[in-house]
Amino acid sequence: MRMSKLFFHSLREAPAEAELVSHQLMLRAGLIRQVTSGIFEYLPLGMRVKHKIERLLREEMDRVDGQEMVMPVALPAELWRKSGRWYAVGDDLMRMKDRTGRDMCLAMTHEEVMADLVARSVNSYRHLPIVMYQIQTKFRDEPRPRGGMLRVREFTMKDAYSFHVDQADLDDYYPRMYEAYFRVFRRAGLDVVAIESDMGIMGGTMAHEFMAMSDIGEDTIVQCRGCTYRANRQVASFRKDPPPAAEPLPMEEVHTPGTDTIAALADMLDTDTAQTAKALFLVALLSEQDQNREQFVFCVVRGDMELNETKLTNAINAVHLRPATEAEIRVVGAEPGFGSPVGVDRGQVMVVVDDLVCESPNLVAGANRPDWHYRNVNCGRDYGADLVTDIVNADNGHACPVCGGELYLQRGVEVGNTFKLGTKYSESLGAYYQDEKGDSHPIVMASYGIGVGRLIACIIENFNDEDGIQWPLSVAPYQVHLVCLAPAGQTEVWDKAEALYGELSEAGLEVLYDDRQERAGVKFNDADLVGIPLQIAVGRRGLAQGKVELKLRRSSERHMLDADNVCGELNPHLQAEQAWLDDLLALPVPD
RNA sequence: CGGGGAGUAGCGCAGCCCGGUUAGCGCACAGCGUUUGGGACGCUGGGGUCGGAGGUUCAAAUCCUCUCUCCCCGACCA
Repeated sequence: MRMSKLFFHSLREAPAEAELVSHQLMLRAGLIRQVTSGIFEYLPLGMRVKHKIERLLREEMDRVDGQEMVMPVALPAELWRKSGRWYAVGDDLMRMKDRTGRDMCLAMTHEEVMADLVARSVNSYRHLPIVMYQIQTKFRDEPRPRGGMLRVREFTMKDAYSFHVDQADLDDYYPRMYEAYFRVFRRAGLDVVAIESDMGIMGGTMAHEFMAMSDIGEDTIVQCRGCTYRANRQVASFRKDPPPAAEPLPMEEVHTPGTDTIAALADMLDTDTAQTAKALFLVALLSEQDQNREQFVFCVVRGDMELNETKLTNAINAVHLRPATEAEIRVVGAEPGFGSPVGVDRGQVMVVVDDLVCESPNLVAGANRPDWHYRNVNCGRDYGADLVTDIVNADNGHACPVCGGELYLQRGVEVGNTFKLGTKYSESLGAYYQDEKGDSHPIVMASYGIGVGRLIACIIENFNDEDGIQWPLSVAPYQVHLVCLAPAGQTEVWDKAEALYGELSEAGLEVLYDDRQERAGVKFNDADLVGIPLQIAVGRRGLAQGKVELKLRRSSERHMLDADNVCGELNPHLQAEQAWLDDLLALPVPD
């Protein structure tokens, strides 16, 4: 490609709205442009990168028996009503009506349509298993898009779906897809970790998230220093070490003016926050099975712990949680800031207590009247619970649930996920098959997603320096950036550059040829910004020695190549660029 | 939805507090000339509903009201 013809306008300064390096570089290098919040255009260079990633995805999906197809973006509400997600999903689902007034939506994922397709076409065990995938546009009306391509509303996703006769067959297949995911990310230059995760609104029995570890990530990953345990903080458990058992002491009231925080309370009573119980008031929207009613939830966690809303949501089978208002809190007989499970109206509230609280004797808890607390409150004796379970966050320094080692927190970007869905969608959309005996069973289903734009952003976050992007060869928009340094009059240099452009292209290389009438500095800077791995500079100075200059973008190494054998001498460097990706790919796939 | 910040030329910004000719600067863009291996220089030029709508005033980018958009933190996140 000749740069003189390329739709390309580099920016010397990044637009003010871009904070993340990846976002700034994508804009400055002319890969993308934002149209409105969370909605982007891919410009020609960005499109090349996108195609490279899509090619990787196709190759790896095909390797695990995936068959490519494509589903529509605009879908009838009917399918989403059948699965229940028309109601379960909130405003993230972009809803609209067609001209006849029929409810429609833009697909945010395709479990329903896929299950519907299979329901209509597959009816025998002989047809299973099936794996299908697509690389297609998703729309999710995010409340807050952020970080450039990190969280957007419209995006390209590779989503794959597999269908099996039973759980065992899925369990058998799943590791193949899991490995394919590692291969995709590693071939793109990214090392990732796979972690246990929450199922969220997908439903199902088990899920993994593939995380690119990075401080810009929106997810928190809990990892063990001693073993391989890792999980999303939303679901991470930890070993809770209860304090020594003690004889329950008589409960007594204590005057604690102004102590409406745990820290102030522990301070005044000269005790540890671990000796206190914290009350939290939430209102849960319960699931459809529970008639979508609102339920006041009274949570008790130890003062040194944080409530984990995902765990709580799952524990009580809620659709949504919100903080209770002061008025709601008073109605059930509690006092904001001095709330206590002792004496609340059990008829109106659901009391959920973290299991550690029940094993911690003689805690300080609120007295449900301003400026007063109780000492020596004991779960079971002084108040009852509707549910006792783990509802708190794992934190730095907690003990690993597997080996007891020290846990630590790190941020990560979710670049992919896999869900064992079970039969939720098969049953609701009628995807059943007949076995050898003629008995009917719901098809066991799984889905697997990778966000293309987010992956590109992660790659750039990982591979950049102060001058620009440093693409891994596998996903670079072009392999070679040929730069002609000559001013207009130097025909012998131009002739050589033109000849080289032909030769390199002829040799099957993807060449971006800077034939613009620009000064050398501009071309060098644009080349560094765009970040193609191999830069070849053709100029009078080198040609006088019969040489052209090769610069490796990642290492900044320079080599003089024989101008008459550029292809030959370039080859080892190309192979070296590929080699480190191969090394990454060769690493064992973690469990 | 809560908190914070910002909208002035394609990009980066100044001007606003304290209202007053044709709204400025750098980069980018066009023409001419000189330059030509790490973001050149000179001259000339084009490009603006000052986010929008109301209002105050002799006069509004500037003051007031409403509103839209974008960014950041939080909530949310299939």
